[in-house]
Amino acid sequence: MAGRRDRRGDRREEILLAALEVFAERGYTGASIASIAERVGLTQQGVLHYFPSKDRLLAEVLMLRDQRNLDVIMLPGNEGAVTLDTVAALVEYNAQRRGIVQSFTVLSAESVIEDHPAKDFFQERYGSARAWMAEVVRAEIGDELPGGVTPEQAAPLIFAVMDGLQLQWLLAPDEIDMPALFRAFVSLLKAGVAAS
Amino acid sequence: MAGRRDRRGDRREEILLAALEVFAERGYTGASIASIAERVGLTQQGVLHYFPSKDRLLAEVLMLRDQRNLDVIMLPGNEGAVTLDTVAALVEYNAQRRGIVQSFTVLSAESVIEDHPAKDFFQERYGSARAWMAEVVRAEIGDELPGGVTPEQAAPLIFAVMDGLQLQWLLAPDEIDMPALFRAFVSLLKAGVAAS
DNA sequence: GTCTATAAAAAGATAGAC
DNA sequence: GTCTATCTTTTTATAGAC
Repeated sequence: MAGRRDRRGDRREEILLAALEVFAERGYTGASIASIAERVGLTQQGVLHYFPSKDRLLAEVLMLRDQRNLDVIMLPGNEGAVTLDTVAALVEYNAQRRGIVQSFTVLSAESVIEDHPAKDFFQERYGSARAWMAEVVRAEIGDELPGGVTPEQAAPLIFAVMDGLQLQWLLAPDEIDMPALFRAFVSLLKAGVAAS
Repeated sequence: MAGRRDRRGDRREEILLAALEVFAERGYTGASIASIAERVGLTQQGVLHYFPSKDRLLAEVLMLRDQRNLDVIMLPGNEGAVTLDTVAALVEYNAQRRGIVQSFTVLSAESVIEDHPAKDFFQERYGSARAWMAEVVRAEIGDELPGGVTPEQAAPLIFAVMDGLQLQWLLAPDEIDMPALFRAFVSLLKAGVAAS
């Protein structure tokens, strides 16, 4: 049963995957429905049969991508017990999925422009992700991090490092060892623990 | 003499500033030459008289913005003696220049797509910036940072934090205290220094 | 230096045939 | 479910008048 759907669902998912690719390659603004359609052997109107507008297509692509990430975070049997090692594992996974990373980097940055259809999505996503990450940090390291940093400060920093490293890695994959650099950052967060 | 140029130079700079605004608001792909022209009271063709193509216009905008940043870094009389406090001051400055930050965030992320006209610019910019920043860290903190982190690792992390915080700040200015969070990160880098 | 005119291409979306 | 046809707008860029 798992992974199997009726033809209608397959077609939709096929289009969503193609859209993710094209958005990654050209951004949302630069992507055309026709170019997405071409990848799945349809015309522009064929795609518009499944998704009424480009905006709606983007919305569903973002939900798909988010679900994938949650799958990875929860996959290693860490039911409810996410640690910074789990997050590091996600970074490691991302380093092997350039397309996914690129789509996220391009779309999230693009979303800051006025009236962008993905703005609400990313605002909510980062807001809840920070709250969640602060608790992960607190549970693992405690209320006091090196240099007087709090878990509430560490949370946005963790996502900043992830996003910022992704950008540099996309521009220079051979120079940037994304997983190693993220682990280096984690060791900064934990440096005081061993000493105290 | 300073700040004064002939009419031709003024016109060009006027266009460049308008272009920076529009690129920030819509990204490069989403910006039209006509919308830039409108802001300076010209037609599309009037702008194309000064810049032969949209690509060239972008190239000059990026150089302008980079120069501004260098001005700020060098401004406080720190001739040759840049420290992490100087970098923190730049972050503080950026927190009052939303348009500049937004243009940089949108354009740098957009530049990772294939054949983007700003790709070379950002590749070179990050490459040299990392090398420079590694020396700043080494001069200020030394070869060993907390958690066994090296200056060569700290450098990309510093830019990752700057860029990543900018994205979160653009999406939620009221939730993200960019300067405070950057200083928190700097205190992570320096945490081992005071203790040793 | 700035304009009008114009080309030539591509975009999102709708209507309707099959 | 997918197509052709079509509309309407917008895009970059060129040619040439003034």
